[in-house]
Parts: sequence; C-alpha cells; structure tokens
Amino acid sequence: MATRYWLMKVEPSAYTIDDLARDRTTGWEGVRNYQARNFLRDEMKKGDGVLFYQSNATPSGVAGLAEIVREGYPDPTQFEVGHAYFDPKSSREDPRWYQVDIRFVEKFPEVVPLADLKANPALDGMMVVRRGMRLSVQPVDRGHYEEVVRMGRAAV
DNA sequence: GCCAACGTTGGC
DNA sequence: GCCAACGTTGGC
Repeated sequence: MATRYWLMKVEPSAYTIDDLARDRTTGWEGVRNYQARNFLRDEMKKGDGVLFYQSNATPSGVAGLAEIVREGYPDPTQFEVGHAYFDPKSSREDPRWYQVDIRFVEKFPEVVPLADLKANPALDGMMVVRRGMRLSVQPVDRGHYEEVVRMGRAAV
C-alpha cells in the first residue's frame, strides 16, 4: 500500500518535538476521540509520514516530521486505575482506545505557524486550516504534506 | 483568559 | 432517538 500522511497534534506542555528528538520513539497514548481512534487502530501503517503539530503554542504550527514505526495496539493507560487516561468503560477483552508508536525524523529550523499554513493557497482544503477543526489525528494529502515539508525546510 | 466550535452525556 | 447541558479543544 502506498505511504500515507498524517498530522498529529500535541500540546507542548505535554510533549514537544525536542522530547521526541531525545526519546527517538514514543507511544502516542491518550487519544480519546473515536474518529482519531479509528485512524490509529485501522489506517495508520508502518512507514507513514507524520507532521508533528504543536497546539496551544506560540505559535501553534508544524514543528517537524515523524514516522509510524508500530501500528495500532491498545493504549495501556486506559487500564490504569487512577491514571488521567483511565477509562472504566474499556476492557482488555474489548479495548476502546488505541495508539501507535512514532519515530523522530526531523525538526524544522522554525515552527511553520498555522497562520502561514492558512495563507498558503497550495494548502487549501487541508483539514488543519479549517475553522473549528479539533481532530487530533488527521489524514493529510501527499501534496499538502510535501508543501508543508517544503515550507519547514525553507531558509527563513 | 476568552469564547466559539465541537463531542459526549444523560434525561426524557 | 432527540437535544440541552456540559466539558474540552485550541486559536487568538
């Protein structure tokens, strides 16, 4: 199957591209939205490309690139009583929430701000530029992915 | 910190 | 199954 592309959001207070550069790989735990869960569980494949997006940041935007290294598996935090991500309605027999593992690929010299994404006509239709778009895991068209990579690598 | 947009919950 | 209330997200 052809490589696909994704955008994954995180708040820098929780995790940053620098954390990923240090850790090399990390488990993308804590997603508690069904639409995002379906992407994590069913659609994301090893080798897929990821735009690493930092939200609630200054500025918010794409900080770098990552890659899927492990496909969907049950998020263990849903079973941990007392954990912030614990879900009493989930069970090991029928897990509700899934995660993938990602690997650090590249940090951009500067974050590509959301405002720049919105201002670029080549990115018309990209999910993240849509108003009110809260989904934390989003599919990205190949052309949009390549354009964001180009912007991220461009000399400032 | 504000608040609009959105997803989820729960009463009926 | 509807939908109001509530909680969360996330840009600004």
